[in-house]
Amino acid sequence: MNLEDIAKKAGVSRSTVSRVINDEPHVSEKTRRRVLAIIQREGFSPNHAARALVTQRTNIVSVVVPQTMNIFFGDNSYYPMLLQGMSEAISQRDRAMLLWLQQMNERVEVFIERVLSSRRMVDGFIISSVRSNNPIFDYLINLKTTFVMVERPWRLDEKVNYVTIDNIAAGRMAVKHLIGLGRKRIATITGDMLIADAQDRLAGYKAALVEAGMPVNPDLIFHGYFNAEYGYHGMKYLLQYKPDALFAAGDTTAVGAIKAIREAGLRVPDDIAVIGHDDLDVAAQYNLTTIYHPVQRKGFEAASLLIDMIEGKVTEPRHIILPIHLIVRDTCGADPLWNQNNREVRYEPMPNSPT
Amino acid sequence: MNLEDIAKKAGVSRSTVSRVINDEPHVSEKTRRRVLAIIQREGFSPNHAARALVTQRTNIVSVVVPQTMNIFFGDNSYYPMLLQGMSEAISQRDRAMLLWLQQMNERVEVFIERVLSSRRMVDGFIISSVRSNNPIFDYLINLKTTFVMVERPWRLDEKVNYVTIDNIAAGRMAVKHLIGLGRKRIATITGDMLIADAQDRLAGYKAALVEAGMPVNPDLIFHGYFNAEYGYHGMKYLLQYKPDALFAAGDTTAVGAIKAIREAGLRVPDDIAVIGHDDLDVAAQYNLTTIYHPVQRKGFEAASLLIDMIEGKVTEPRHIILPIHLIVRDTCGADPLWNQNNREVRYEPMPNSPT
DNA sequence: CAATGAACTGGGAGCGCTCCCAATTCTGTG
DNA sequence: CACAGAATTGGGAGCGCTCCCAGTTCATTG
Repeated sequence: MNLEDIAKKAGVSRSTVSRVINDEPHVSEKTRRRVLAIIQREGFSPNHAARALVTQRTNIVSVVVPQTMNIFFGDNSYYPMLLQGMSEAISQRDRAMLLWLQQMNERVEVFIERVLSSRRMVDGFIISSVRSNNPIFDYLINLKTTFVMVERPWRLDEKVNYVTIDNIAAGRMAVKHLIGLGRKRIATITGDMLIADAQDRLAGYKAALVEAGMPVNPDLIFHGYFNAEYGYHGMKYLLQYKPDALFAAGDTTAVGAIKAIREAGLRVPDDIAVIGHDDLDVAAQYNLTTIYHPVQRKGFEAASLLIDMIEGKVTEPRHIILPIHLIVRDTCGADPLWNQNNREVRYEPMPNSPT
Repeated sequence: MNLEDIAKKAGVSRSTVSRVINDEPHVSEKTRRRVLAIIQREGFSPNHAARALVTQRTNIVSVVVPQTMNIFFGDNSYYPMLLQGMSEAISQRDRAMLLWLQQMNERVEVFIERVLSSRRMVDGFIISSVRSNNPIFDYLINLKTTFVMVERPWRLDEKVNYVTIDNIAAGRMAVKHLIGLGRKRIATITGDMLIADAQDRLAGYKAALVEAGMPVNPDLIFHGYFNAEYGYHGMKYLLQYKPDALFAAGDTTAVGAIKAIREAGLRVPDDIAVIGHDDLDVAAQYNLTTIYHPVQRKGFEAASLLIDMIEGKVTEPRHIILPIHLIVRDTCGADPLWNQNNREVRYEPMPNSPT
């Protein structure tokens, strides 16, 4: 079943049917209705490949996740939320989403090969969670593909489009809050240091300490990953240095850390205050004080930006930094009324934050 | 850049380049190497649309999730695991995955329209979590599309291909275990009763009671959804009927229920034993006794089956039922050595289970 | 060294659309 | 009622592949 068949049945030409399908002008109302009725009756749907061949547009967008989605131990809702946000924008703009997940034990090069070989079937890429040792970035630039990064790119290339939050400000905000609550020995468990977000959050942690005239003690910094396991082991390690507070670079990390704290017979927040990051589902569940990270919106904005670029609505490189804020719950020891009283204290960009 | 360009550079014809790209015979080793080198050098990748147009194959598979991925309150790793499994099979078979997520507040009809309008760009569909009031099923059959369902279809149509577990056996296994531990008033909180899995697990619950000569008390059955919120409220409601055990149709449901039990000043498992279902990440975290549900493998098998059908390797309808088993942890009150001693007690199909 | 068959190579046709331009029909006006 | 100009309609060309068949080259043998 093709345009010609429909045309024959409607007693018009291929071209007219094409105009009707694409909602173009220059078709009389009468003809349009007749053709539409036949398309409906026959359940006709135009051949995507043929259309893509001539328009050089596929209306498909690739989403690349160079991690297995469940790589993180425990309840990590980050990727589902990100995907949901992207999916929302993509469906609003009437497109489809191709999803590429790195496989367990799949070498990065193999994964990239897989992803890039699909470049002729999509109009652009959204790339998330790129670790610094991942060469996909250079390939995409060399091939002159249209793409948007979620999280800031490793190499700060002004020409690259990305959507992120100000992770430096986030780390700073968390630690400033702990300092304000009188904590003196503030530790941190970082995320994967090959991911820019983790680097920036650590930078924010240090910045807050320096600003408050407090020492940056390497003993209190544990390089981990965004998961509960590393939170648990990281905290076990850190306990020897007697911290009275912890900034965990992820909520699941915080959950793991709290488990270690309790196992050591200490209380949260009395003995050790804890602040997480991201406000994943798990944060509300554990009543975790955390930095709100608009993950879903980040996905939405990234997809919207990519489609704007594809449609030529955006040509200049864009760097979108979404606002964050602190959510005070039970684990930092602050007055629970804090949230209400600090509605206006939200996002303050760092002077030297990426833009 | 197209085949013709490569051909010119290599001093051969379009056809020869095509043969090389598709790894076909009838090309001399010398020519093959030369062409390959040029393809490599130029970074050429064949036009997907043109190829799809002539072969009538896109090598893309649609995955349809008629739920928002994060619709469930809390930490539900079901969909990420399912996707990971599908993705594994799809990438092994050298294909791409188109993901369709229903949007918040998107009407089912609109979603279906969106999904079906993509049917000309994919070779087949994998459909998951279809609720009984979802008409997508009929549309797919009428359009004679190739598709596989994850979870058994609502209308038991022998011709439909699906991959699932034996949910009746699962419910029965859980409840039998509780009965064996001497529990007398076993309650259940069901999943979404518009989903076949939830229906079947309830049927299994009832079957186990009947087999043991115990009454099926409607007061002890709470119709919920697969999430912690309904687990919590469901349990609060059930407490008035003094149950001494609970079979929750999902792990998150169990987690919510446990919260309600503890808030009522009761202990798990001493006062109320709890068994969940699925063995999601959250189950291990909470040391939940549960029924192991091979979610990732289910995704893998579904995708493999679909691709087999597309390739014509499978023509007869297949109904794949994956094995389940009980995982004893802390919430049912059984001897923790149970797992070791019962290695062989695994999956026992119900005589009247769907096949 | 010519004949023969196998191995390799080339190019036309066609997949089902969109785009463009030419042809046709319709409308309103002198 | 003829005619200009606008609105509508039709059909050829071409997007970049694969498939098929015909033509060419090559090695082998009598």
